[in-house]
Amino acid sequence: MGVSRQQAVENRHAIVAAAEKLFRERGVDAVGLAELMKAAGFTQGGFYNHFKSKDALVAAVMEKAMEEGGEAFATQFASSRSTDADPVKQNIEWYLSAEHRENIEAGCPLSGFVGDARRFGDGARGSYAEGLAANLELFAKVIEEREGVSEGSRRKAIAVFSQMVGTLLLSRAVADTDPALADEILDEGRQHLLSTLDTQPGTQAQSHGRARRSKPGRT
Amino acid sequence: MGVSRQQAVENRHAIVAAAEKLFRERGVDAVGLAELMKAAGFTQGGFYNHFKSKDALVAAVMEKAMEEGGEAFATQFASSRSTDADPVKQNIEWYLSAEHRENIEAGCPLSGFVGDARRFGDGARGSYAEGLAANLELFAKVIEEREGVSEGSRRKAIAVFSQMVGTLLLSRAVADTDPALADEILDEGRQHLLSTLDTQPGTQAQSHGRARRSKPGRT
DNA sequence: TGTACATCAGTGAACGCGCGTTCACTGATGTAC
DNA sequence: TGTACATCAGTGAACGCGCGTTCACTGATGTAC
Repeated sequence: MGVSRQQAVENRHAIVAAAEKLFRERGVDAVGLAELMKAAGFTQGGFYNHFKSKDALVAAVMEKAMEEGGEAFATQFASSRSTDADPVKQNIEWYLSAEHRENIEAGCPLSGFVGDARRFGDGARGSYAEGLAANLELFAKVIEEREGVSEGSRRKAIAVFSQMVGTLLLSRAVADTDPALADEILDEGRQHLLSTLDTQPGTQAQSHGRARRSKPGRT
Repeated sequence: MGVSRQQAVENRHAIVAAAEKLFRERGVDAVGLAELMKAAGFTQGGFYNHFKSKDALVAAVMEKAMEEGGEAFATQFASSRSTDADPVKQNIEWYLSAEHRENIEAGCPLSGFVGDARRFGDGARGSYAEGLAANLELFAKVIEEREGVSEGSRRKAIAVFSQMVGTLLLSRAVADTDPALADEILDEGRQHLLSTLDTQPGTQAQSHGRARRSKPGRT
């Protein structure tokens, strides 16, 4: 109906945003394009002005989700640096909180799509893998700064993040059916992870922020 | 076309088995009943002689998967007891092996369906939650026997199993797209988990089987 | 043990429906002069 | 700056297709006598 170039770009974003929300809640296969376009405020015919197929939309959704997820992650670490808090612990507390468990729509996409990623098309699968690789790199760097050693930081990043993902997913999977078990998994998982961080190998100088005041050199 | 009662029961099992395989590979929504019945060796019309709806089939699949998963788990622990091996370590080695990652069809259903469980109907969701609860109880008991203390065994079971699930899922999610990363996640996760078992709190007597020769008392 | 009949798993066509995708059309936006 | 025209995002109906489900029918199995 005659729409400015800028408006068209915004509309495309609205479609991707609506799709991300619906895909995360109900799965890609369970969401039809008509419903999706209606949720974004349009009629279904307009879809193909923006994407050449549903699969292309899925790829766009994953790209956006991974980009924003990475930004949110980086922002959180940057802010905890200025507040003198332990960035890793802070991240775990948020990741394994009831809020994050409930907030599937906007939560960590690496958890949200981990079960579906295998079945996506090439584009979306690629975005997922890149997002995971980037996340592990960033996480390893933060751990390295926290502990003052590079030795084993990547392995620790992999182990800690895997446990965060597993805990969140198991808790989510039973949240509706067995809320007590879901809470137990989330709480025990979080506590175990936090206490492990204090008692684990590495330089292990009970670092808690202090050591990070002056920026450590990159390796 | 005229089939004995026993044959009918076997046919029902064939349908459930075919469904489990297809559902795990491609997701419930992506598998149609016609395809499914054909895979089981029948025509689509016969489906409703066995199940009142697709949802009822999903529930039956989950019930079977959880039952068999639990049995396999228990069997593995029982056999490792007689071979004097560390049952927990043995379990981790299998769980985080390339074979298990590739074998989605018959692998651990708690990992295989963790992303979909939320979206299943009541019956299937219930089976999943019960299966998870039973698994954590069994796992905690094995850890308790292994370490000779009940203190913290459940928390450890939750933490270790969560990490196993998270590691397997992340590795699977990128196995096709970034095999090197997938292997790294699997290998580092496994090594970290195994070494953590040696250096963690608890009675911590470098147990390795020996201590478990005489059955410890139950609390 | 043999015969007559009811049962019910399996067949395959058909149902309505919503899916992803295509299409002709509209009309404000953006461009050329 | 004003006019004429091309562009293209959005509309809504339509396409073929496969979905979950229903149905009338078949015929060996299982039961009653």
